[in-house]
Amino acid sequence: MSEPTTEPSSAPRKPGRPSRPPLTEAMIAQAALEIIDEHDWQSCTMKALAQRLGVRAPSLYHHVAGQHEIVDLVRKLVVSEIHDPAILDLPAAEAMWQFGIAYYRAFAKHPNTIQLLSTTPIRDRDTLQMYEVFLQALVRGGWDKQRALEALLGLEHLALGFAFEWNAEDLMLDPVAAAAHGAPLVAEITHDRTNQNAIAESTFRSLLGRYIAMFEMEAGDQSL
Amino acid sequence: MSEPTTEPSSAPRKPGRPSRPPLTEAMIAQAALEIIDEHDWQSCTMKALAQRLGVRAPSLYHHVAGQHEIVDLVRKLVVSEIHDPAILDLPAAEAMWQFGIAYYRAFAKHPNTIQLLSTTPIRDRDTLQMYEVFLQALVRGGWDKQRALEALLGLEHLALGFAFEWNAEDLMLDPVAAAAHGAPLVAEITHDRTNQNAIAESTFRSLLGRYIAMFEMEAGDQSL
DNA sequence: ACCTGAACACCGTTCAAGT
DNA sequence: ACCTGAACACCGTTCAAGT
Repeated sequence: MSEPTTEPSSAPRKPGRPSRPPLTEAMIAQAALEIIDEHDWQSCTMKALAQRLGVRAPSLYHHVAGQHEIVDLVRKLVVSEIHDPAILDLPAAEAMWQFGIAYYRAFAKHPNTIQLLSTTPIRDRDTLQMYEVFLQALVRGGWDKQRALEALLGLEHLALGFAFEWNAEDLMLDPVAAAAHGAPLVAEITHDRTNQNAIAESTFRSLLGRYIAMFEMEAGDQSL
Repeated sequence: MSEPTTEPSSAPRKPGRPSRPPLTEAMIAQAALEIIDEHDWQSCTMKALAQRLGVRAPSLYHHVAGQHEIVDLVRKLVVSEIHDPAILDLPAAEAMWQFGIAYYRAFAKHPNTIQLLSTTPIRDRDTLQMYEVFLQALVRGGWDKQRALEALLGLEHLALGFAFEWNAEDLMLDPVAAAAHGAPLVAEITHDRTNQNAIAESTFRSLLGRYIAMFEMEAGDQSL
């Protein structure tokens, strides 16, 4: 139950060196993401977060303004796995593909963050920059601006939906509940999803390809 | 600040009749949805809910087991606006269309419920029945079962994404924040979204049509 | 049967006090 | 400068007590 990290009382070895390294934003962000990955956002309380860092809850307020800033830090970490400025110079369809795959992979790797990040306003520079680059790649390719935004939003939610449904711990559809409430087909289909995570990405890739083609056709009809 | 509903002290008119009708599940569900629509899920505390019903918080536990049951009740209300058993007898593509439009409209009408309902496990009979009917409509049309589930999940998140982005109070992308963080294109595009809610549905309809066509093509390739 | 006040454990957050 | 204990307001929930 107790954490294996350094406790101040037991080991006074190397007297000049502090037993616990000073807290940083990066350490807090990392610990928060770990807790969310291992459990969920609800479990990432200020107390739990502080405990993992070998500190008391009020200490955290010396490094972050409040819990909302922790949300931003976690988002920054996940976005860092997605954002690649190089897509700016790619053709629109190629940029959508690269971004879509990276987006899916990041959230398939951290499915428990979806609940938090997909419903929280975006305030941090890194994430806004990522969106800026994506939109500019499409606009450079001759896309209508509003259409570019629609493509982005649809793409995001498509990726999030699949990443969440196939990887999150608490599945939305539970075969047991389905069977108990007269939904046998739901129960049957959801039952053998256990080892299907492997094929989840290939399914998403297929869908993503179609999705991009669909927008390219529309662009051909309207803005060119 | 105080509510206009009946308070026990002021009006003893009609002595035999109780001033406040007895609480029911339906009344609680209705009040909860109203609070979420007017504010958000965070504001729907047991105290606020009780106050709207002219009662104290602990009284609610006489009618519901806990807050999780209130989630189920709200979901039931929203689902009642979507579910139409008649789609069972429609061709697959037609069923997807009908369901998709109804799904989008219900959540565009109650965008603040998305955050709550899209991240909470489904336990209630009504919702499971709705899924059962949808999946059976597709399977009757010759679709592969797993493919039917994928179509459902993708459709849901596509609809939710658009309903949320175009109608929710707290937008994910704020033009002010974007401009402040060096994302001018994001700022520009998100700036004139105010009166674009009207065209949101037509955009979704266009996307939905393409989405269905995409799945029909895949079905033609693989399962027929 | 239904509602209530009081109480409990648990949140996020503040702050004066320590080193 | 950084961390702490104590305190505050606010959650959801329980329960003995009222009618």
